Order: sequence, then structure tokens, then C-alpha cells
Amino acid sequence: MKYNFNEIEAKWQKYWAESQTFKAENNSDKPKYYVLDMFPYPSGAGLHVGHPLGYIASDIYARYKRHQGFNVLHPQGYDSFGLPAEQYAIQTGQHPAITTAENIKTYRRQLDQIGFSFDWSREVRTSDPSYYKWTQWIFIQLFNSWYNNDSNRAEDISDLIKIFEVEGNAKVNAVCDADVEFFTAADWNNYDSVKQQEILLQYRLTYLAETEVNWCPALGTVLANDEIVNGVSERGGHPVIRKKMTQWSMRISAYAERLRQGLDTIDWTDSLKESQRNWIGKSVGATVTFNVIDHDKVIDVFTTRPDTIFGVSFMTLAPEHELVSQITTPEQKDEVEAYIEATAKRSERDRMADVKTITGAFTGAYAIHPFTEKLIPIWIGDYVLAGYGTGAVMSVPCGDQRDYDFAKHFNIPIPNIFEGVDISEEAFADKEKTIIANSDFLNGLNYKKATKRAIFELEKIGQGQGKTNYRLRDAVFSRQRYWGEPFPVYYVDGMPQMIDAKHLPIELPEVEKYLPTETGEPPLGNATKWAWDTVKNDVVENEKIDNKTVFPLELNTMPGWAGSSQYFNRYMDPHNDQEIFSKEAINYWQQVDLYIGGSEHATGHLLYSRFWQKFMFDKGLVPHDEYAKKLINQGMILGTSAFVYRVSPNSFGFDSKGEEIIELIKRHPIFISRILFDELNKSPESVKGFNEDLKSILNGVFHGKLVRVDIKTNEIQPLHVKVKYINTSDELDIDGLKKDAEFGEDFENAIFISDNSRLILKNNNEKYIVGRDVEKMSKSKYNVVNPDQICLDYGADSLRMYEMFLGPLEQYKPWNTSGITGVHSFLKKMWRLYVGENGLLVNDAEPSKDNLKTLHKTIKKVQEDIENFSFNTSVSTFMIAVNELTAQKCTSKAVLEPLLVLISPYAPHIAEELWSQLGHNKSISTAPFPKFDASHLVESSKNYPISFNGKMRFTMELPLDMSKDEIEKTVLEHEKTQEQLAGRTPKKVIVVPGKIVNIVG
RNA sequence: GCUGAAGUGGUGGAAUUGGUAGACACGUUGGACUUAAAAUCCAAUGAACAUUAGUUCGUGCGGGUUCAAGUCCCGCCUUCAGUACCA
Repeated sequence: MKYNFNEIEAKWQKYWAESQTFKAENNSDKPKYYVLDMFPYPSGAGLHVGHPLGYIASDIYARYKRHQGFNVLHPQGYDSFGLPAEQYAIQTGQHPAITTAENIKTYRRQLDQIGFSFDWSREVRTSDPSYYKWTQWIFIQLFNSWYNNDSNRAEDISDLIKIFEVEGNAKVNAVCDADVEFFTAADWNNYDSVKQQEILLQYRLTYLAETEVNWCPALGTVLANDEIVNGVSERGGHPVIRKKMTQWSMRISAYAERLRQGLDTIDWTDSLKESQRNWIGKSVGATVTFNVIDHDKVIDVFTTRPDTIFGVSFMTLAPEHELVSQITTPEQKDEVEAYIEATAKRSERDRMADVKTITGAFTGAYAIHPFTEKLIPIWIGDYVLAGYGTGAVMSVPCGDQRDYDFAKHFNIPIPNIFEGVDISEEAFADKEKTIIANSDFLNGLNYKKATKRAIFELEKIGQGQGKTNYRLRDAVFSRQRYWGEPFPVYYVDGMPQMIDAKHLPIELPEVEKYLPTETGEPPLGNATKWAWDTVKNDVVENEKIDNKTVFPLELNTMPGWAGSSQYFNRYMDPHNDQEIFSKEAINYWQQVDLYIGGSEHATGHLLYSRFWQKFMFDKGLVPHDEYAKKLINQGMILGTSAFVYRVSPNSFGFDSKGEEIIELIKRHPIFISRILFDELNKSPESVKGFNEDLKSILNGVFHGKLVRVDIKTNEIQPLHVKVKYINTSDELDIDGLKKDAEFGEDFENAIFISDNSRLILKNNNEKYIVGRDVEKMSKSKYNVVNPDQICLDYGADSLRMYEMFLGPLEQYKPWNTSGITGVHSFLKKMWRLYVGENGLLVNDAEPSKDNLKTLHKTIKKVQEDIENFSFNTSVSTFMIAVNELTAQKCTSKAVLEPLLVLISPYAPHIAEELWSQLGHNKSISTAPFPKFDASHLVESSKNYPISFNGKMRFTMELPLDMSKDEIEKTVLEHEKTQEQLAGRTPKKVIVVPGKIVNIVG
């Protein structure tokens, strides 16, 4: 019987689906285990071989845990709101819901064919109203909450109102906007409703605020940094400027310290935790208030080095700082305005990345130093970012390199306040060796003492105080997009009102166009039925808006991370329409035990979801304030792109010019093979020779009109070609390429030159070799490999094992199909261990000592590997086991049956099939994992490596119970040792029993 | 720029606490079987030198610690990822 993988795999996939083998129950006698993959976005291109990597790993773990006797929750769903579907809608007019549904269908088919043990009964989709009902619900909870620093948790906004009514806000210690005004209880009670709402917005955990965005006037929309290439929009190449816009924000900064400290309590990868720590960016220092000359305004700065306050020689504001326009003197106005306009064109990332270009402008205004009362010129510079700290810095050029460079560039004095330090070349940023000088009361103090003293003095004169600052900014929560969750918000007198939770979900309205409106409003501005009737409690037509009972609804939608910030809890009880999840469900499943996903989410999804979880914890909704106990990162499978090298048409000269020739050369693009390309690049001499060769080759094609071939190697252009036309020897299938539906036309009359500088013809055996490069797998690079064909050719089990075999899970690695044959022939070999030509070979024979040794060695290694997520090494272990058992001619059921359970998490289909052939009528999925018995591995001797000066020369078989002295004696007496020593006496002999012998001398 | 990760044969990678570098595969070469191919099996395969025995070099680069370094320490280089509206 042959290993007919297509048949076997289809059979068991059907069986699992019909028997609901992997359905998890919300109560069970077994211990629970929750394995989760990061939410996939169902892209239009479908699954490529890189996507399943993490899913295969988590599936192996989930299946392993089932063998260990756990009740395993392993759900899957779709983060189905997002830009690509919207982009497609803009281009084609097709509703994103349709695109998304189609994409999901493809995804599901592809996931099913790989044999994952997902509990599909729990599937969720973020774009489904029954799901986003709860996303809207959480938004309302956040709106109705504020963060109390005294209790260090989120509390209900109604409690805050009670405090305001009784005692005003003087004693309230909340995380709130920086500019709240103080008021008394009497003030509060006298305020009108709008004023009260304005004040409350300054405290709510989600609030409206002005935020800087990348505005593209031509597209009438806001762009992600991602959508901007070289300062212009990726789509259309239009200019982009920085602009302020009123948007919803989330007060994640309230949780900065808890998010930081929580990292110590969870088992996530160190690099990921480090990324989050840096992102949160705690710094301890002081705020300093500078008075501005001739103004009643003050400039607040935050500094981590208050000890260097006497080194301040200027101040720098972000060009966007709100005071800039007010303090700029008339003489400087033109220069400042021009500068502001110029920086508005640069993205934040550009400004941070580019430290070499120093730009700035003087405002003409001066601040007063709080201690020396000297005048300090106020500059603006784009190295200061508006969103960081207060958007202003006190510049200490002697102690900060950027300030130093700025001062040098603009000839601003650089006073030295460090004892015995030379600052003629660069700033001195070291804290450890700092001794302050030229600084009045700080003279002679070190960094720590001077900092303390400076803060003390600042507080004494009311010009500053000690402060801890976080880099973490509040998260912008609005998007000017269509395909996202609508806000459950309408506006009365410009003030946002929450729709009562019982009327949720507020469904996304239909629009004709997915573009912004002509007046620059978000796409929801195109909806004609998008108003809230407070009497009927329903969405009604816009024309009914009277601002008495019918009000306009919010036009923004929520960002991509909204739907993915609580989905892991929703999986516990996904169909509950009364609550986000039941108490029973969350108390049973508690939290995710293992979360597998990419590290690219480190500072996005993985931080925001921790924030929401902490908020939900404060609200008493979840039992843990961290939702994932353990998290591991999977790397990415990269594509191996293929390149052909096109010679520039400029390389050719003709004896007649004009249209005809240009057309001719365009119709016959010339491509040269890789090694030839490399050669031409390396040696200019070879170009000359090749010019002649090429000329004689081409003369026929161009009817003798070609008079000059002059190739400039820097004009040879590498072009991506589809990897499906490349074989394992990097040879190009020219015929296939010419017939390609998409690009065939471009290559129809192309001329291909081989590495031997010869024209490639159908019958002359010359080959075109492509260039290869490892890049991210992407449609635009034509290096995408689809798993469908691999499942068809080799089967899902081969795909699963091969993806694991490729290398460590967390590493980035290129995809290369050639190795899959090795894994596939392993599965065939394993099949032959169980099944011969005339049926099952397995019998009740007593296992031999060697059989048992192989089995238990394998059990030990595989169990260790799974627990360490080292799946690649287990695949090797299986290969070794099957090689050994085949050589031993093992047929013993006592060995071969447990081996199936070992391999079942990796290759579940073949394991199920052989398991049933062994006579089982129940799925292998819950068969107990074999127990390791060390007694089968006991060895009596060791093949010692004998080294001389650390270099291994030969090995010696010695009993393991031999003493150190005996080993030394035996080794030294050995003739090969004498040979190596050649009469010398060893200076020293190192014997590590069970490991190594090293002879020095 | 900042932050994080990685770098080992022709290729993917292995190497438990510092202890035989290159397991397991792919590829390549040679062989068996076959009319032939596929499939399968066997052997060789880091580089250089050497008739053999063997020797020397070798884990991105330069140093260091150690009886012993892919592994530890210091200084660099290169590549990739994230960088706040891609998901």
C-alpha cells in the first residue's frame, strides 16, 4: 500500500470537522490550556507559505497539550477591518464587506487544508456587528471612566462628578489633560452642561483632542507614515503636510507605569519586553518653567538633567509649539513662518532619523534663566518633536550632542559646566563621571546630588519640580476611514454623547463612495442615513437632523487595533449577546497560556491590548490584569526573489534614428544572465569584449543597422520575475515566462544571453541564470509561494514538517522549496516502516533493546523540544528515529504505536491514518503522550575525545565508571598519545569524566 | 538617528552548563536497480596541502579571558525588523 497523502489528508480533515474533534468545552474535569495565534488580517492575496509558520507551531503545541490530558482552547478568527479592503473599494467600488468575505473564504479553505486543530465553532470577525457591538461597548466604558492616581486604577466618571459637586477638583489626583483649570464645588454647580462636559472630557480615558496628523490635501485624507514615500503620498505622489486635527484619543499614558511593571510578571520574550519598556520610555527628571520676556506666557520644559541647568544657553521649541506664533518678533516673523512651513512637509520619522541636517530659526524672543536671570534666546528646531514631553527643551549644548550640534551650527555659545572636561569637539553626556562646575550652588556636586539639589532649589522658587515622564503618548483612536468600527457617538452642541449600550451595535452605514467628502470630511460624511434619533433610539436619515432630538453621528471610525484589543477574551464566550463574555467563561479560561505571534506587533497591538486588559481588570471584568501568561515570537519566512538583468536601450547606436528603431529596440529588450552580469560589473575589460559579442549576436535582429554597442554596467536594470518560472538551479523557464498571462507580452520578443555570452535558443542548451535575493514575501516582489500547490504535491503533513524543519521558530528565514523533498521522503519512509506492499507490517513482536533505546531517546528529545519550542530539532529527531528503526527492522507495536503519538502533533494526518490501521477506532488526538523511561538509555561507556592543547586528535572508548586518575593513566599510556607527544612530557592533563580529556604540553 | 534581532559548509540549519564544529536535510558527484526515466537504495562531500599516515586553516571582522571559545568579555562591520493612521 502506497502513502497516498492527498486521500489520507482529505479523509481526516473531513473526520475532524464532522466529529468536532477540537471543540473546546467551557467546563471539563481536565485542566485547561489556552493556545492563541495572533489575529490574522485576511488579505486578498490569500495565505502564502510564510503565514502558517506560527499557526503550525501553535497547533503542534495545542495537539501536544491534548496528548498531555489538557482541555485545550485553540480558536481562530479574523481581524477583518483594515485598509487593503478599503483601498480596493476605492479603486473598484466593491464593498469592503464583500471583498473581506471572499478573502476569508480563501483563507479558511487554505487553513483547513493544512490540518489545524482550531475550534472553528468559536470563530469571530471584527467587522461583524455582533462582534463590534462589544468593541463599541468597551469604548463607552472607557469614556465613562477616569484614572484615579490615588487608588491607582480606573474609576467610574460618576464618582468624579460627585467629587466635583462636593469639593471641586483641587484635591483630585487624576491623569488628565495638562491644562486643567481649578474650580470649586460652587463653580462646578454653576457651570452649564457644555462647560461641565468639556471639563469631564479632560479626565475621561477616551477623549477628544487636537493631534498632529499627516494630511494630504489632494487626497483629502490622513495618511499613515507607511503610505508616505519620500514626503509624498504613495498613492498618486501628492504632497503631505503635518496638520492638527480633533480626534479621539485613549489615555494609555495613565497606565504607563503599570504597563511597565506588568512586564516583570509575564513570560514574554526579553526583546519584546525591552521594546515595550523603551516605547513606554520612563525618565526621571524635572519640569522647569521659564518665563518669557515681555510676555505673560511661560515655557515649560521637561529635562532628565536638571543638574545641568546652568549650562542652558538657548531654548528650542518644536516648530508646531503653540507659543511660537505668539512670541515671535516681527523682524523674525518671515523666517520663522518659512521654517514652519518647511518642517510641516517632513514626517516625524524623517525628522528623527535625520540628525545630520541641522535646521532651525530664531524667534527673536528671550526667556529668563530661573537662577541666573540671564537672557536665553528662544529658537525653534525640528529636532524637537511637538508630541514629546512638552514640545520644548532647555538646550544644554555642553551636555547633549544634538544641542551641541545645533549650537555649533548657529554660533550659539557653549558654556562648559563640567569640571575637567574638554568639550571643544563634542558634548559630554556621561552621568557617572560628572562633576558640576560654574553652576553656583551646584558646584562640585556629582550628577545625583546636583540633580536633587537643582530640583530642591527650583521648587523653592516655584520654577519647577521633580517629575517622572513617560515617552508613551496617548493613543490616537480615530481614523478618517470607512472600513472600521463606527463610534457609538453623536454630538449635541459640539459635545460627544454616548449612545446607550442597549442600542448597540451601531452598524456601519452604506456609502456610495469610500473617499472623503468634497469638504474633506471622512468617508462616513457621504452616508445619507447617519444621524441619531434620541427618541426612537435609532439611526435615521441626515435630513432629520434638527439638533433637538436628532443629532449628527461621529464620522470617524476606530483604528485597526480597536477590534484586536479584547478578542482573546471574547473567544472564551464568542456567541454571548448579553455580555462581552460570561463570568463563568472568563473564570474558567482565565487568560491565554500561550500566545504566538510576530514581534512586529511589539509596540502596537501587544501594548494596546495590555492597556485594555488592565482597564477591564480595574472594572472587575477580568481576573488577571495581563491577558497572556507566555508569549513567543515567530519569525518570518522570507521570499527568494528572482531577477533578470535588462540592458539599457541607451547602450545601442544605430545608423538611422527615429521611431522605427526605438520601437524595435523596445520590442526586443535584452537580458543578460547573472554570472555574466557579475563579470561585467567586476571587470571593465570584459565589457569591451562582450560589446563585440553582443553586436555580432544582434546584427541579425536589427538588420545590420546596429553600429554601436556600448554597455554601461550601472545602467543594467535588475527586474523581478515570478519565482514560479525558476527551477532549483536558478534557471529561468523562458517559454513559461513568455506565456505568462500578466507579463508574457513584455518578454515575447526578448533576447536572452547566457553566461557564455551566447544567444539562448530553444535547442542550443544555453541557460539563463537569474539573480536571487532574499526579501519579504510580497505580491509586488513576485516571490510569493502559495501553500496550495505544496499541499497538492507533497501534502499538508510535509508542509507542516518542512516549515518547522526550516529553522528556529523565532528566526527569519528564506523559503526554498527544494528541501521539502527531504521531509516528504521521510514521511514516505516512515509509512514504509508501518505498511508494506501487502499491508500492515506491525506485529506484537517483543521490542529489542535497540528499539527501546531509539524510542525513549526520541520521547525525551521530542518532549524537551516541544516544551522549548524547538520544533526544527524534533523533525531531525524523527528522521533519526525512523532511520534507526528501519535499519533495526523494527515491527514491534510496543515501539511503533507510541511513536505515532509523538509525531501526531507534527504530522497529524499520517498519524491518524496509521493509528486507525493499528486498530484504533478513536482519534489519536487525545491518546496519552508516551512516558519517558531513562533506564533504556543507560550507557556503560563513553567514546572520549582526546585533545592536545584543545584540539581533538582521536577518540577512546572508556567505561563511564572509570575514575579520573585511571582515565588519565589509560590515556597517557595509549600509543597514539605517545605519538602525539613525540617524547614531550605533558605539563598538565585535564580530565572531565563523561566529557573530555585535554592534554597540555 | 533611536530600539530590537541575526551573522556557522554550495544551501536551510545542529551543537544541553565553555568540552569531538558542521547532527539532520537539500544540493552536487559517483555507483546499484531500469531498455530508459521516475521512484528507491549505497558511497563521498568545509577548505587547502599530502601517494598514504596525516597536517594546517576554519563559526561576519579585530582584540581579550581560558587547559579548552560558535558559546564568555571589549571594540567594530553587515543585514533585517519596529519607529506611534499597514496589520
